[in-house]
Amino acid sequence: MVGNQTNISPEFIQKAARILKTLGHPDRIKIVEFLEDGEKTVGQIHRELDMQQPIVSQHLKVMNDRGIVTHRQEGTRYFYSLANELIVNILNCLSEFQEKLNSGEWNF
Amino acid sequence: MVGNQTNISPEFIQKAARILKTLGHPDRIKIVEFLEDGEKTVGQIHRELDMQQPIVSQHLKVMNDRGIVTHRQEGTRYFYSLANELIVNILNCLSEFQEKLNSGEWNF
DNA sequence: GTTTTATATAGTAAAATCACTATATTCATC
DNA sequence: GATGAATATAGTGATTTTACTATATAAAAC
Repeated sequence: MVGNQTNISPEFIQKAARILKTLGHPDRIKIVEFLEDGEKTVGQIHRELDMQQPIVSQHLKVMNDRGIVTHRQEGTRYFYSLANELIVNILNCLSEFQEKLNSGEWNF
Repeated sequence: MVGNQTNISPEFIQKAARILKTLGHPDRIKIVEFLEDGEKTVGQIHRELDMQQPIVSQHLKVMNDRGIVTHRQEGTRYFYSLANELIVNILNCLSEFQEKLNSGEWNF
């Protein structure tokens, strides 16, 4: 058992970077967090998160292209949901981090 | 126990986004992964990861400004190390993800 | 078939990031 | 104090993001 534990493969680093970079936007974090609750329509996100509709569609398109969300269409409505649980894991990491921040254990 | 589990605070979302976005670069992921092994000088990163020295310094500066790494100086050498374990957690999330990718459980 | 509703797409200017080259700074050594 | 090594900083085009406005599309309702 020599070397480090994570040891991410070179090919994967490209994909990982893309995912992290994509998640690195406040609106998109909010959307992903909202989607943890279950699938939502564009309109729900637009109204409940108070973002302009084209912005929401744009973010969803980017996240869809990069495998973060998927969607199904029903009539004129598009239901978006998280594509996999990796995303939730990352947010959970951040939540943990927030707790440590709040408790004063770390500071930024 | 109503609502979702993570529930990240609005103020924190800005910081989280910044961290994720900063980590969302292949070179920086490589550097962070390398630093998991312990503190390294700029020259070590430069040579062992085969990146140009100013590029390395630039990435380290950005990550330093955003609380991802810290450094100490010893003579003309600068030793950089990870600022906290959140970063490792996130990489571990990605490693897990990679395994699921490799096993064919998910696809991107 | 006209109007509404829901969503996507196009276009665009401003801002941020990126990769690279050149140079400055700082410490150590002779 | 001159030289070399290690690292930081400056400057710069090219590319990517971002936020926004306007418009297109497609299904629903009347």
